[in-house]
Amino acid sequence: MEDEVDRLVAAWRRERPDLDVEPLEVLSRVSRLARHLDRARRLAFAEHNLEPWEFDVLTALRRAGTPYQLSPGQLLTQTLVTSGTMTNRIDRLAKKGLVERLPDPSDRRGVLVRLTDEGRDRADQALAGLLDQERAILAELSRAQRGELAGLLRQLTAPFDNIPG
Amino acid sequence: MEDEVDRLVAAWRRERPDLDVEPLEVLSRVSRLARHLDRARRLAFAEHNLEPWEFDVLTALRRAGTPYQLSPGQLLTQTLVTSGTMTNRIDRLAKKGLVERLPDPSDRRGVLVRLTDEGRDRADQALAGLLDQERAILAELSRAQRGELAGLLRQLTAPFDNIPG
DNA sequence: ATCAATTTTCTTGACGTCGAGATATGTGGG
DNA sequence: CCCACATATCTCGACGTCAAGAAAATTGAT
Repeated sequence: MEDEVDRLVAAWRRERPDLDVEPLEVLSRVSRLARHLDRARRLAFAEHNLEPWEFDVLTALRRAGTPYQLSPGQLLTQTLVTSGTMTNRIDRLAKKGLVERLPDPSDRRGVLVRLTDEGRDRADQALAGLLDQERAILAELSRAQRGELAGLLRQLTAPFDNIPG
Repeated sequence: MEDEVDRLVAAWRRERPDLDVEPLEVLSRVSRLARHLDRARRLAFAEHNLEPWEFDVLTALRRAGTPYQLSPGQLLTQTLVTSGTMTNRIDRLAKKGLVERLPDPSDRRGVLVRLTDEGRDRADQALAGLLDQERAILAELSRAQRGELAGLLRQLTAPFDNIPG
């Protein structure tokens, strides 16, 4: 089955036959697939009245385990957004009653963000919904193919994740 | 080599041992890699004084071939943005002299966006730079692995690209 | 011809993010 | 002690995107 990147690559080969556009075969597919996934995620979360950014913050706290609390700084590094953005997100989540701000007992500059019971439940429900949807998307591939794909992708992500970048 | 998704999956398995989180092994890597690629692209384009969104529009026109012109509607479907966004982008590119708006001779509602000579040169230079950078990222993989990865990704993107989504 | 439905592009207002800087607290050398 | 520097979080203004809808032209059925 042909996809949009096949058409894109064919167009470049026609217009710029002097260039080697093979890298696009992999990386343009990664970018486009991510874009499609964003839209699909937005739909899946809408059933739980959550925005993708809310899910990202709530699940970061959920993964931390009891007592489900992290500093804003830790949330920054996990979600790859800037501090201004995170302040705004915490404000809105707190207003919805999904998280609460607590003073950090060991550092008076600091704050701890803790998941409320409702926040934890919402995160758990949304995760289950997301996984169902992702399974449907991945049904195109056999289990062995999924494993292979995960391994190849890991080789590309590891340098970004391990070198300070 | 371990990556951030390995850590993320391990955390979920600890916190939610009841859930099958295998889908994340593939799709979280796709999303995270796309995010890293966005940052890398931004850096590569900065050397040519282009923003990623400018590149997207200019190269869509470039790929169309002479006379390098498309309607705003055609640009929408290629770049996956909304019409308000595209109007804004065309305005700014026109102000920079990289594209120009022409009336569509066959439909008086319509407009054609045409690449200027400078726009074409800038697009060509930026593409060469992008490909260099992408080749460096993909150097982690052998040619055979890149082909395999491209094929597996195509199976996932094809349904999105071919079913009206 | 006429009119409703469709298509194409642009306008507008709300929203979320970023980046730079402000404020407050903590840390270590002299 | 004191001061410079580092760290943690928040504030604020600019910017790009989106969604909804307005304006203008085309199409097709009657």
